[in-house]
Amino acid sequence: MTELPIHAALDDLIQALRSRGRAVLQAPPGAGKTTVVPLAMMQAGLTDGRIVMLEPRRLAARAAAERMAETLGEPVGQTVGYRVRGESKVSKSTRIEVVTEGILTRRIQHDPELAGVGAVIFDEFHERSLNADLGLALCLEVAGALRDDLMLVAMSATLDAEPVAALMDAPMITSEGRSYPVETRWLDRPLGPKARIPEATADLVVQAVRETEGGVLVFLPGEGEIRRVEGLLNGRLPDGCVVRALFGAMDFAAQRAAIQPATSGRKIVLATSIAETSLTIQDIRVVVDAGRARRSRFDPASGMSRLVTERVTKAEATQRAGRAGRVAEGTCYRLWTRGEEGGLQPFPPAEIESADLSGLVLELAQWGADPADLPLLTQPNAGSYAEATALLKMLGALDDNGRITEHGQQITRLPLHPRLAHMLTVAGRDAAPLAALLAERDPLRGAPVDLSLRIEAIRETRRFMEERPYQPHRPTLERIKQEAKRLAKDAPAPRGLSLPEMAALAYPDRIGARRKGTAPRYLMSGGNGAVLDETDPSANAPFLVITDVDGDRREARIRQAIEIRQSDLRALFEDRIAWQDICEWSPREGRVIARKQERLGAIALDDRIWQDPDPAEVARAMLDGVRQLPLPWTDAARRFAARVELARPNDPDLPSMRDDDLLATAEDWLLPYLDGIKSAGAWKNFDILPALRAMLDYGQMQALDRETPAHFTTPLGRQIPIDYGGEHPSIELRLQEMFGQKTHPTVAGKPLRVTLLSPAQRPVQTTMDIPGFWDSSYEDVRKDMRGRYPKHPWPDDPRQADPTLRAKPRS
DNA sequence: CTCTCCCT
Repeated sequence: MTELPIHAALDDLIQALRSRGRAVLQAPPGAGKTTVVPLAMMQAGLTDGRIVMLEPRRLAARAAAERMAETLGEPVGQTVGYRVRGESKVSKSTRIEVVTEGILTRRIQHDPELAGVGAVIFDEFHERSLNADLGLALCLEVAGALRDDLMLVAMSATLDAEPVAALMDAPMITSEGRSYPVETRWLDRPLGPKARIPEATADLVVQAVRETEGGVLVFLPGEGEIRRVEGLLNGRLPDGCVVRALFGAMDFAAQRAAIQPATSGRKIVLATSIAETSLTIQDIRVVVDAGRARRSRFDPASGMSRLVTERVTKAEATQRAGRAGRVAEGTCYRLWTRGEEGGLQPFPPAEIESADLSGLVLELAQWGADPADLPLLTQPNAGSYAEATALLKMLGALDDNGRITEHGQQITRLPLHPRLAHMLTVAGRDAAPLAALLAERDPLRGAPVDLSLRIEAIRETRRFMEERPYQPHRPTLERIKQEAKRLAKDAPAPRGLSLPEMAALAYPDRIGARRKGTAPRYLMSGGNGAVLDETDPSANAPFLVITDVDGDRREARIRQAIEIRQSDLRALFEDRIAWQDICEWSPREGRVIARKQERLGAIALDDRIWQDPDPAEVARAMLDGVRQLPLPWTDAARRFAARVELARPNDPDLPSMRDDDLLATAEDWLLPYLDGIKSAGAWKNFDILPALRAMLDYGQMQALDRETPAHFTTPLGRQIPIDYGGEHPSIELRLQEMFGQKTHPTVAGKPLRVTLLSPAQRPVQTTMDIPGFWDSSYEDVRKDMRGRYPKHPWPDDPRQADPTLRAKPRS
């Protein structure tokens, strides 16, 4: 044990804790900090209280306790113990207690003084889990207000521990790691935009196997990609190579088999990010990194999380590469170029920035603090925070002022998402299997969506497997059963609710009402859309409680649901169902629809035509339609708008007549004129000119007539219309009618576009500068015209000639 | 082109 590199840093750490009571220890994986630090703190006699260490995973908590106990030559549960959900090995003599992160939160909420605890160590803090962020913030508050003797240590593997040290006002101590050098090999040129990750990864694996020796670990984003690469590698690897998959959904035994050293041959493990931190694989010398990571991201707009596949971050790529250097020097192949390396993000987002925050918001409400006042390393995502608050109010866990209710207090005591804890609290013990099911991954992936099939598989597994054509995922099913038993123990007496009623308690915002039409498309009470596979047996249900959907933004696919009767909805949500007058623009029908609807959130339970809607409301709804339709320009209206636009630079008070400005201000000028207009058809025939004219007052109108007159008076006194439809206002007239004209005609201070015509009314020249025309091209025009129209006058000096429309008098 | 990891 003395050979571990962490020992060199221990003196500094103990010294810092003795003088400051806090420290940040930065040590790479393999330095041995997890087992060495708590024992060293105990042996230094820093505190009489217990030393509590947080681990992000149950397996890691158990393993750390076991290794420390072994060092002391004791069984676990004496000096060193652990406590994870549903399992604990601690006794009166326990001095070091390893716990998972959620346990600490519960303990602080229950006993804010942390009586008997002398120190808290946050292991793997760089992972930035929601519970670790929250736990550290709460501990810092406790240490600041109630317990100035409470020691705090954050241990982090990455090189970016400074922000934590600053937050904790603690010295930073750095330790060397104990790993071998890893050589990185990049691609020569970037993957094309059309390149497929599995194909490209398989090629790289083949190359890596050819160029190196030893076990190979391949990082891929998910199970699907792992299966595809597995298929692509078939037959392309030398004899003796053994390919194994490794991902979270596999059962424990299969995971262990993948991790074990191969008894013969060369091992190639295709893994998700599970192999990045959670599981260490023996005898890996080579890493192939496909460069992608799949993460869950909470979308506040839909209130749901969805999975996204993104480029890995620098921190993840470093961590992955490090897995090749645990036993000897290794090699890391990256599916990107050296040049692309700079474009990678440094760290993945912390959970507090990207995850569902319902649990966190409830914990903060129980703590009685606003997140802005807490010493958090990162503030929670504002949109997710608001969405979580709204959900908790809907569940009755928070009151209107955002304070925790008695019901909310009960919810925090259950080890479940607030939705499920609410359901279990209200429905009682009967809901335990459903709560366990909804908390786990689906044991019947690919089967019809009906939830009752899954409950049947849980309750009567043997009969289900004999009689039903679906194969449940056994390890998941067993976990669910065990968890259901545990949840049932502390749950209140059952209230006799049906399965759909219980599910609806947890998902009041995901009651789906089938839309009209043949496709099984649903509108959910929360306002989002969801769609069911057409062949699913539930596809005709008028109402569904939708408990699981994929994350598609526009229309999510339903993965789990259960049909619910309308009468059940009415009984369950009596206080949230109400009649509403609906007067709105229907983009689908292209008209204003006026109805009276009995609504539960966004969905209608009953729907009737509203016979005599208020005209003002109709006009307002029509306005929403107008914003989605083109403006019905007539020639006259367009001419008028063009004149106003022309005059506007000289008179800033004139309203803008550009389409987008008109639409933006439609409420002011158009609304009073919309009486009786209810459809796209009526709007198309609507004359907007009177409404446009009414935007100008009397004075402005007079100025407009003066500045941008409807007609131009020719030198011969004729009135010809000015065309305001083009880019410039323009007129057309016979060239000879402009003889004698020494200046160019203007409106609103701008030159008219003048098209000069031949005696046969053909365009001869277009000009915005008559004097310039006389000086330059008139000479050529004159020669041409004289040949064609010899009977007409074509004087040498047009400036001095008289305007005329006649031919030359006969001589 | 059907779901990463984890926790009270």
